[in-house]
Amino acid sequence: MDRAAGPDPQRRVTIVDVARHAGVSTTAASKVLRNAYGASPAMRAKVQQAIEELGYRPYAAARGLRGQTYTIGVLLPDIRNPFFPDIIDGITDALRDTDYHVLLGPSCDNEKDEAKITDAMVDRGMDGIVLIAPVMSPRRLERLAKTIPAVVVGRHSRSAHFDTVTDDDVAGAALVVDHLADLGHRRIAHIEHHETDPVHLAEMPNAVRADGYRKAMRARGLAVDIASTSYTQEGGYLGARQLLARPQRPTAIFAGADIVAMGVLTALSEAGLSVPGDISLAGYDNTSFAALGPISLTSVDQAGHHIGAHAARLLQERIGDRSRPAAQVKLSPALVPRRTTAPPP
Amino acid sequence: MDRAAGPDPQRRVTIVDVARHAGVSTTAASKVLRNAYGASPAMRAKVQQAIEELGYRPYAAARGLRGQTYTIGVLLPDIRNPFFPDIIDGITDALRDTDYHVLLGPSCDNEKDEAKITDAMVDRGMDGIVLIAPVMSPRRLERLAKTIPAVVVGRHSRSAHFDTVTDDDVAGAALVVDHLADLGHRRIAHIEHHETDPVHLAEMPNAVRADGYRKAMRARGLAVDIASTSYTQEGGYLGARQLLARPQRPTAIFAGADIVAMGVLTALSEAGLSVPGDISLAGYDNTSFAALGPISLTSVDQAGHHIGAHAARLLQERIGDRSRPAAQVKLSPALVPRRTTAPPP
DNA sequence: GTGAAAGCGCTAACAT
DNA sequence: ATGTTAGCGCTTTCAC
Repeated sequence: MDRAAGPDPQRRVTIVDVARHAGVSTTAASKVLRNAYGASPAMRAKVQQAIEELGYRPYAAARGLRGQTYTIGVLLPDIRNPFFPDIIDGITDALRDTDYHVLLGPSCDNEKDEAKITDAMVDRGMDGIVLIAPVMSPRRLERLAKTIPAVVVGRHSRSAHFDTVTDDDVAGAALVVDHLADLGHRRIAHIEHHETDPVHLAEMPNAVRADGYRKAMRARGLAVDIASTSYTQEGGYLGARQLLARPQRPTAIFAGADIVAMGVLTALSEAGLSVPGDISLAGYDNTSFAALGPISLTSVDQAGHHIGAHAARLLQERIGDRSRPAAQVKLSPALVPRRTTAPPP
Repeated sequence: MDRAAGPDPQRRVTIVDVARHAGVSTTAASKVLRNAYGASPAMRAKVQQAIEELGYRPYAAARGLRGQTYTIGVLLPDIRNPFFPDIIDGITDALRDTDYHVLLGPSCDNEKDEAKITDAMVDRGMDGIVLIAPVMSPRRLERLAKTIPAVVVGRHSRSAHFDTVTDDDVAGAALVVDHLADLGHRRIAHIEHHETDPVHLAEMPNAVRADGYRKAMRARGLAVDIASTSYTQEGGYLGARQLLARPQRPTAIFAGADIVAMGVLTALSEAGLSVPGDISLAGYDNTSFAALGPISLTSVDQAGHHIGAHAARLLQERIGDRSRPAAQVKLSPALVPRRTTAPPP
């Protein structure tokens, strides 16, 4: 490999160059770099100056072989879902004044891709990873967390080896059901992300949300009506079509995510139905699109930025002390009523 | 550092383990890993088997020190812009059956963050990077491309050291202007991403698009009317408010990106104006949100997936031969008329 | 407080 | 075709 082209036109500045330039040992330079114990202020200054003058940047790939790479990986299930950027912003903002850099894996909607990406992150010596709603088995999740400091976001699991940050999805679903029921709706349908895996049914946010919907409906004595598709625009479209074909049409639809609601809007518009005149619609996540004037979607705010910030903080702590007891942070959602929900016709 | 906790409970399997297990040298194992020349089929088989049995995965961080890391970095300006996922999908799909992995940098909307992220990618020994609409100076861009194989997407620059993939933004803007003018509009306004840097004015896709708008308007003998904000939802909102405050209101707005058009919709809705009854609206990028039923935004399709696929292919070629002559791929946009454009009132 | 030297996992010369 | 050996740039014992 030649990182520099040609014989030696612009060889990378190394820690050896810095040490020589500062007239100290490489050990000393290394210590200054890492703010490690055992370097006098005088030496610190000399080395800092050499770094400045030479424009030195440590080669993270090499650091990784012995120490840290100062890299945090973030695994996200779907880059198209406008909720995830909120979380990512929270993570990067929390890490802004640290030495860590954030790199994102590309979307992965299945267990195999997820495994590939997490493996790739481990193989690249990342110091820690944030897993947003991962679908891997608990066994694999546990094993991964033993290999690399990890924080799991969204998924309601619990382990001694990783921290979790979740939103109270049961409460969030209840907020929506109660809101719609209070408006007078009785036929409130839900569009969920289809799950069959028993672990997912217990742990994934979408499943817990659906469960919250069921509980809230029963508490009100209302009949449950669910369309099982996926948390995508397409899934919302298909789910709405299913619901509209029912002998008894719902008067309100609770979409499990804003992006699902977007697809629902397309289906309703195609069917010539007005919102909320003919049918009410609520989403979940309170993404920036929900606030759009012509959409103005009633939604549930999960405070993605906070979620991300918590995750970053926990991960830093875990990197600092891997045997630290695991923490579970649970945040409370809030309803944001907008113009897509109104009393039934 | 201890990648494994405790004394030695699950030390990572290394190439030495593989070699020993297969009864060959590490060189041999390395050759098999890289499909390099000089390994007999028999040895290949032995090593492959050892890899399987031991569950070996090469440690990319270590490979990077001598050879490649098999990592491609993607720099993107805004993770919220729904156009970029199309490009990213194109890149990952093109790289699916290779040994390369894709990692994305977090959003960066300014030169400083961009520098940090590209530096981080170089420092992590990435084999190549795809830069989506980077804002750095030509000097820096040139220097970066000499350091690491790079493909620039969207930006209309030209260099001997990097390849480019662009869309014909002048033609795209003309498509919109012609479409609106043919419908009978004469006061067609444009919302652009504000630029002052002369280099950006010449090279950035948004500026070229604005230029195309100007040219097309002049060719039709129409008066140019531009609101200068940014390519965000917020920018669209503010831009529309500016345009609505004009003594002579436009009858049509050409937003430089779909995400801008989303903000415009909010402003129009607030002003009690109907689309396209009172005012027509067109976007750019043909994102999935443009197709949404209640939005149904006329837009320009840039074929993001193709753009990404081209970029990935060019980058692979450049990684293979860094002194290969630079290529410029220019794709042609297509108008996708929908329900937000109609004859003026 | 400071530095010499070993070595992380891998690849690339250079033998053979 | 195969193996031996010397590093890549950094951190980390372990001396002093």
